[in-house]
Amino acid sequence: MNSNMGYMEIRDMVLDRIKSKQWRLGQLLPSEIDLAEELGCARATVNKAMALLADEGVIERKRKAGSRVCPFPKKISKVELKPPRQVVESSGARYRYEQITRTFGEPPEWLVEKGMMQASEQALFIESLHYANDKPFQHEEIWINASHLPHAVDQDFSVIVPGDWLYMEVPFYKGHYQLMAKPLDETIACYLALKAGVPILQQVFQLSHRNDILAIFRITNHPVYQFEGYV
Amino acid sequence: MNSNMGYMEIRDMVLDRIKSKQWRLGQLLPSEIDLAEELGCARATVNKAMALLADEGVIERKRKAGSRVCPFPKKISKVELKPPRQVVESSGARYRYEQITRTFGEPPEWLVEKGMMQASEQALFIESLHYANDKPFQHEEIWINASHLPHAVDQDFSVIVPGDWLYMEVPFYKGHYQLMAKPLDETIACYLALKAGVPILQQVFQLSHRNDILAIFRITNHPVYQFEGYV
DNA sequence: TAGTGGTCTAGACCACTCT
DNA sequence: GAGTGGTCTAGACCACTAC
Repeated sequence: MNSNMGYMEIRDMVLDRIKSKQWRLGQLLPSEIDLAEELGCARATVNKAMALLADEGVIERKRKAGSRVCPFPKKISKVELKPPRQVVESSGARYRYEQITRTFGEPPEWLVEKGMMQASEQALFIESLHYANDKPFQHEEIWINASHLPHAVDQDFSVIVPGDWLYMEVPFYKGHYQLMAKPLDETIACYLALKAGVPILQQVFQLSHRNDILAIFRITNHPVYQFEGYV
Repeated sequence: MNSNMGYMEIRDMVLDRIKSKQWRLGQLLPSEIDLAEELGCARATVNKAMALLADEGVIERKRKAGSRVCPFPKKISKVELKPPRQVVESSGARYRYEQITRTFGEPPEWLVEKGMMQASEQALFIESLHYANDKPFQHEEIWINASHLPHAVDQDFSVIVPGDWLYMEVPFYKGHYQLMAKPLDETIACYLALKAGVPILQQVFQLSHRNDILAIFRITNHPVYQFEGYV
């Protein structure tokens, strides 16, 4: 029909048809070839629209089986994870970083128990604080696996932010993170100028390359910081 | 050179060059045409690889200006937001839903203060529990703006899960969410069989269509539930 | 084995924006 | 104005998998 359909318009049209229940949840959709013919455009354009919808979690696609509307509500949400410097500076505040502790030796028990490090391996441990306008904003603990990143030991992390160094050293690692609510630890409470026991948001990041876990971050956020995302 | 490069190999090659510091953070990259010529493939293939890298937050692209490596560490993370039924069932447990409260009237103060609803509007309020193997797993409060979704009042939310109904009614809404750590409210503590005051993870979702906020979810998670994501 | 999506090509035109 | 990325086309071949 209309030969001026871009892939975004095709995407929106598919969404409209699902919304209007012309295509129902779980239903099989026409093939790309049929859609391209119906809409009077190239299959590549339809393919781009459908690939986008699959990426957004709206449809599921399988070769030979075809595309179908996701049978149950599902949303793929994107979160932009910025390093603390950018979080602070984009809020207009002044950023400062300070190393608190630096040790080298055996990994703590909880890391070994969780299988993130072997007891026989050595960890470089860095504890630090990130400030916004000289107010503590984030407390960070990092265990770097020295077996996988021996260079780390030579770095001066009182100057370089460990996260930045890791990004330079192993950019575009694979990562996994967990978010938890926890009562604030007493020693960290001192650093963040908060009362021990108050609920705080804690993140545990796990940086991997292939099957090796290179480093573990444990980040304790000041309550002013909230995690946000869009769907 | 090698005419057998797929877009994924091109992406990996770009990552390798950045990692090996052949291309540095913030540096301008060759144009798609130059890369295509160097690699002996079509520009469309290079374009697909570069578009993916931009989506992943590795490079930034501007027409005429070209592509450059992101000047600071940045990660786009994806989180799959599943409705409670799927979370419970995919863990192998049996799912059950129960409505606790249903009221209709003025929105609560905090919603008005945050600008999520007008004091003059009417809200359908549904409070409910999601169970995993008959253990309370998630407490949910929903305020549905009756001005925008008048049909909601006719629904029997003791049978239909509000989230599912909203997805059917307004699929593929735009949403915004916040994650917070909070001390557990006394009344919700009873429902979740927990002690009041323990830190819990609370999500506030905001479902929008164009500029209208259709509904607000406040979800209080049992501590067994942790938010996870991948980078 | 046949049909579907996944990818690639060579070429084209357009939209944006830097200079 | 010129150079970049963004998109579209018409066609081709391949990979997967339901049948």
